[in-house]
Amino acid sequence: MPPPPPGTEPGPRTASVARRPTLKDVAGEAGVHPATASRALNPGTRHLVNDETAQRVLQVADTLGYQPNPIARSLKTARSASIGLVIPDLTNPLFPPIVRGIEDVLGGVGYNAWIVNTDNDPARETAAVESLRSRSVEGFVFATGRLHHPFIERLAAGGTPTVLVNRRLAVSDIPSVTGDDAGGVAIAMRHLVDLGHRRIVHLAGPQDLSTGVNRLRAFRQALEDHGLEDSPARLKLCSAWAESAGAKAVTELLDDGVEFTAVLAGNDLLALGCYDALAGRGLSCPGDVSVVGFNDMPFVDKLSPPLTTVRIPHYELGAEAAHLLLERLRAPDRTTRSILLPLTLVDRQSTAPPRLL
Amino acid sequence: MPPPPPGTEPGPRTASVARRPTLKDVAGEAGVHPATASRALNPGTRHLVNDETAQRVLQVADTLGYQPNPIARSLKTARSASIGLVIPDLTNPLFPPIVRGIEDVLGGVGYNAWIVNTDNDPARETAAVESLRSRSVEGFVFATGRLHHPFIERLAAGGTPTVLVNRRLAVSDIPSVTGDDAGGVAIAMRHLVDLGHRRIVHLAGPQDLSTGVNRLRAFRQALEDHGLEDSPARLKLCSAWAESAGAKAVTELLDDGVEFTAVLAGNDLLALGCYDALAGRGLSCPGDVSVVGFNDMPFVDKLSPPLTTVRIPHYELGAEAAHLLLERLRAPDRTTRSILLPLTLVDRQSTAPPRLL
DNA sequence: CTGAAAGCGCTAACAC
DNA sequence: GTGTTAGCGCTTTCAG
Repeated sequence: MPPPPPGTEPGPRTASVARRPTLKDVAGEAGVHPATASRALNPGTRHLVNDETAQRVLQVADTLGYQPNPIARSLKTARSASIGLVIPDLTNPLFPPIVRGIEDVLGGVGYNAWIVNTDNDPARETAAVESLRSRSVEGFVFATGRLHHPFIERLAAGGTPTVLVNRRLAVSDIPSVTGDDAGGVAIAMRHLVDLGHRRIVHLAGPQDLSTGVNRLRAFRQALEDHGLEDSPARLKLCSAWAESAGAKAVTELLDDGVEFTAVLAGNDLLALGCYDALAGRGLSCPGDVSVVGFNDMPFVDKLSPPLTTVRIPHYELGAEAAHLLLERLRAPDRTTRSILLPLTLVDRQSTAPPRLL
Repeated sequence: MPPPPPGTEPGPRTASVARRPTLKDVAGEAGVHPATASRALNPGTRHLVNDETAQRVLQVADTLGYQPNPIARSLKTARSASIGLVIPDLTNPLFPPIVRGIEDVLGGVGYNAWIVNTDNDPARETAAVESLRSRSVEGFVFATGRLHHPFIERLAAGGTPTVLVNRRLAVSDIPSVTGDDAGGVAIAMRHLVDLGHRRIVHLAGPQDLSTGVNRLRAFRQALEDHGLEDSPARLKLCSAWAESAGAKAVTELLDDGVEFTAVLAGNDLLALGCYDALAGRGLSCPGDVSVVGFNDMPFVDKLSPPLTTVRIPHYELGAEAAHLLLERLRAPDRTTRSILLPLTLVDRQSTAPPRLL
């Protein structure tokens, strides 16, 4: 049965008019004490009450359209069936699927997520978390992790159930769900090497983020594995995951006369900037240079050429993070663990002509 | 001063250890009654208390790091300084900027937004709204409006402060903030006509949404204004704002031998599908057909050719919606009004060769 | 101007 | 099994 239409209820049979029915109303109508009604309504305590009485209470609650008041419940229990979800920037297409994954899992067990946007501002982050804690959220999922992040470290150390998603901290005892960046870089590099590339450039992302350092480290490892020279000139550190940073890096490479036939971009936005810079110099892609990105953002299949990229299962990242947090809420003392999800190469240029070196 | 680091407070001088200080703690420390402390802490009632005492209370609250408990406050006042924000699909890049606009404005006056994703599912919507109402949100912003939407109509009619953003309802007494679709279509059509187009097709969006019908109506109006024939063949109704729907529509047009040199797509996703279908038939763009979209989604400037589109100021839409709702919360009886924000053409093909008809 | 007392709606000891 | 009581932390009458 759908909940009663808001604002237009004819009113329960009790005296009051348009007020939402309270537990006391239900109890009164069912002829029991509010405490009994509470026990009957609560699945966890229902066994404490006579089966018949319980049924009657449920029945009355249903006809009255009773909905427990979560505020009152929170005040009493200091729990809220909700968690905080801290996102650096919702307009980055990376994050909405993570949010969806988290919400879907939480929703399945009656939990909600408070979503907050920090805009990458630590002050906003601390303020938001403080505000959420005062609302008795039971735990947090952070998508804002930095390698060194004292605030989250303290929060977790203080016993607040905390899970990281997409990005990890350097201290590793906080559970996290991330993509297997090392594995992703490995398949991307193998792809490039298989195409014949020997001079591959890496546009590395911010080195205060686990994604940035892990992909860079894996890039170096891959160079070694494939017997390629690890030339400092073929590495560009980008200070932000932004198109402009990618464009700047590639422009500098070209200006410096660095020779390369392929680019492993730390993510798709850097790859986009790379496209821009190459086009700006009249270089064709993949004719002159092959580019591989990271994330498989929406619409990168519409670029010309379509961007080959390493797909990260963001929805699943979120779903797993939610599971991890729920598990932690149920069994706070279980040892923590982190989850690495496999990445896959989305090859959109497999029909491209072999590289001319 | 930053809030005390979570979980590691040395503890206030009162007996308790890691507990958050309560109003009673502050009152005790300041040597006043909790009620007085409450009055002093609350800007609205501060004038009721002696200036010195008030200062002392504020001082103590500060050193103790006191943060009022919003749950207790909500239980007492049935207010929450928060509103519900109902989004059909957060992964649609349209909506995150709206969310940001709303949050920025609300945050400025101490309000929060609960964001819920309905996934376009009415059942999820009613459930989410019910849940938010029970959390005492003070009002709602809906981005899920449909022309006929009994649920929202009842909610608003029942007195719940409600604002629509991006999409309106047919009943117009619910305040809304939307883009000026008619104006947007007019400039888009003028653009196409100025390029020399006479046979222009419209891919119309869902006709249960205000955006869909308004753009279609404006398209017809523009045909009339420019003295162009309003041929039913040059109109395609798409049942969803989706790439696939746009592709299907254009494919059908081509199959049916409909002659056209330009397409006004109801939004960018339909335009994307249009690109696909044209490419699939070996037609070049803008060589053979010009396309104009709607929204200026991220990265449509990266398509080839870059998509000319009507930009909707989504962030501002959100910001205005928040203002409207806040105004409504403050003065519930003021007459409602709706806001139309101007749209602008983002011409990315102005250098394109003139059309060969 | 301040204190006392009540109560928002619910749950958890503790009786019976 | 069920009722009684108390209280989560706050605001708001009502006295004084």
